[in-house]
Amino acid sequence: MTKKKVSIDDIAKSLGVSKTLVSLVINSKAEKHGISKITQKKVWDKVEELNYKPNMMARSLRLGKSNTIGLIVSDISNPFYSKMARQIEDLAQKKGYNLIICSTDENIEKELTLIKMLKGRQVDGLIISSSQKKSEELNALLKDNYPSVFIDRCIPRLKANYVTVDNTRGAYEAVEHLIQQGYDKIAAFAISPIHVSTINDRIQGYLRAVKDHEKTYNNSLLVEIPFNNIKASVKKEMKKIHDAKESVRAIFALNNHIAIACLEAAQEMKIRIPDDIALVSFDDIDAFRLTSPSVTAVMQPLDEICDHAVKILFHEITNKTELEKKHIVLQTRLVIRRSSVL
Amino acid sequence: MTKKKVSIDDIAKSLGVSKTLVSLVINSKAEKHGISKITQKKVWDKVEELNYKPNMMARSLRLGKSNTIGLIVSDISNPFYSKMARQIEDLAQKKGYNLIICSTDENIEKELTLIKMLKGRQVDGLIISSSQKKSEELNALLKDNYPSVFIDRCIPRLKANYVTVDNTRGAYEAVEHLIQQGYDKIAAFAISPIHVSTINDRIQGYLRAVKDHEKTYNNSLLVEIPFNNIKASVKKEMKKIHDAKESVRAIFALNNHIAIACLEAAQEMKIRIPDDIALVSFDDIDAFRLTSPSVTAVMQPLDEICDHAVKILFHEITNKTELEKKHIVLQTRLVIRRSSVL
DNA sequence: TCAAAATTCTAAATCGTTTTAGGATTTTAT
DNA sequence: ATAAAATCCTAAAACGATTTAGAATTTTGA
Repeated sequence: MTKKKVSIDDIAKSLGVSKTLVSLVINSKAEKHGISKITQKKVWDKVEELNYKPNMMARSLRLGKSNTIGLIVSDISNPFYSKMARQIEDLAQKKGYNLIICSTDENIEKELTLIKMLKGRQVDGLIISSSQKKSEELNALLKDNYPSVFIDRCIPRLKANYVTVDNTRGAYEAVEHLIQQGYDKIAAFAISPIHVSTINDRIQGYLRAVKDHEKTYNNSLLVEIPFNNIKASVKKEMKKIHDAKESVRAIFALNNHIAIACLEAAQEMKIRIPDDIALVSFDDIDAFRLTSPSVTAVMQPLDEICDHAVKILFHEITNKTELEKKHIVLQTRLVIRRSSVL
Repeated sequence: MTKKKVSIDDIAKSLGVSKTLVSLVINSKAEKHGISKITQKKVWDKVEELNYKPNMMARSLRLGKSNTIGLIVSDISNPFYSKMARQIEDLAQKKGYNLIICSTDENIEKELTLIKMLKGRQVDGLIISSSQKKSEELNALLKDNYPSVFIDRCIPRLKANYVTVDNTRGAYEAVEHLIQQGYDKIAAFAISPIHVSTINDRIQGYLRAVKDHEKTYNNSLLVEIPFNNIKASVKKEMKKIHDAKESVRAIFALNNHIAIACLEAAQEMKIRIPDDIALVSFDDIDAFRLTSPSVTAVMQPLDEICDHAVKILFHEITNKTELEKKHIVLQTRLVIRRSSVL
């Protein structure tokens, strides 16, 4: 910046009044303090003239709040999280808050570093989709009752606010749908790390559905796809299934990345979905509407998730006393896009 | 927060030294100022013990820089921009910067308000995909040589740093591709507001390609789809084309939203792409790989765009003197996904 | 032995706000 | 006329860091 910024002092000096006066006027506390209308106008005119904009850093320092909230997710370019970010952005905006967005790449250490960094930046609250396995470090970082809401995923033994969906039930319904379509052996493609609560719960849902309906199950039906090599692994697994000419004719993809990889692999190997192999995905994303035939998916109520998360967060931010932790569990909805035919 | 935060003063007091000393140690300026190793260790130990983290607001105020950059786009949930955001986030992270992301919804006023807000927050620089029609307000806002880079779109008569792609040529190649496939009458679906430079340039490219190859053209071939009613409008236009049984058998969608709407409409109306109507899109997004048959699209070199933008921005941030404005124009690449058949 | 040099540390100003605790001055009431 | 009340305004501290300019002490050198 070449030009010197104009401060409250400049306004005060050039008007021959105190900065207290200027501050009061600017913050609409003039009436309360009996500042005359005439002086008020003078201040506003000068503010206009010099194009004064308060320095939010200084204000934040003084007030001890930054009007910023931090959003930590595994990858902001994942449509599930970018949609979420947008929703949260809008809600925060309404309250005069801005969003600092950070991606962790599922890296536990990076996540912890980011939380520390955001705390150092004095963000007023945190919304986190965490990849942690244990709760120790998080507990240590948040023990000072730092306003925070955990979203999407649960961490074992972490006492915190949560907004999640009923992953077990969502998965159950998805698998049940396949069963009702007549599929018997259903493969589940989980993404590693499977310690993540969402994935684990979905696996439970899958297992329960298979068991309840007395469908065959063996270990080879549940495969774990490594996070860093999704595409190749999925292709390999699909090929296995396709070549085996076994009765496995349906795949339950445990998140959108896996489902996308399935679609790609199918395309490359000329496997027709759902004619050759049926596919149901957890997480609904725009692309699944567009693929033809489009993909049936478990939809998470994104707007509701964000509403709750933001509401809880702001409640904590405003009431600085220790509040009881909340855990909101929302229901998913199975979006059936095409009745799969055997 | 229940607990009082620990400040540099707490460290100093509990150690019986000055805060200058503590500050110097913490900022690795101890050697330069001849602080003894013993004292340094004492400071670090106490920092550890009290779990001291510097208050970045205070530091920023003093230093006059926030280590934050603002990213303004029309909608962060648009995959084009969320991918971009992720890329910029990573590059910024490496330099110790964080990202505040804001969506404008193509709203001119909102964009200006956001810029003011971000300046008030003392962000060190701005990366903007702007929706402005005129340059006046932007010029006023940035006249103090505020570090900024305009990305994706150009604003008439705005003297600023730009990183864009050659939209005209990209569009030309896309349309040429359709022509080479044997299509004669090619419709172009533009999204309003068409004053946006990207859209306008793409229209020029379309027109030139049609003209160069002496294909028929009339006004009805270029249709403007209103931003706030994409889906219905696209459906209507596609129906027109389909019903008319005219020779219009190809659509050039001028951005990803339009292309997505085309796919949806086609699906609903059982129009086969590309057998009934061929489709080429500007902007390549993941979904286009997955649709079957997948969609040919003009790909923008996202990584390169971000690299340049961030590089230019940091150059401006570090060299506070008035620098010559740069305009980087990158080339697009036509990703041919399936040879359209007549 | 004593001034100069080296070593190790610190007081205070500063960044730009908000807020507390009152200080002047004028008006009102008796 | 004067105390009380009302009106309008301000000085200074505080938020938590960095940095300038120099102070206090010890060491060195002749």
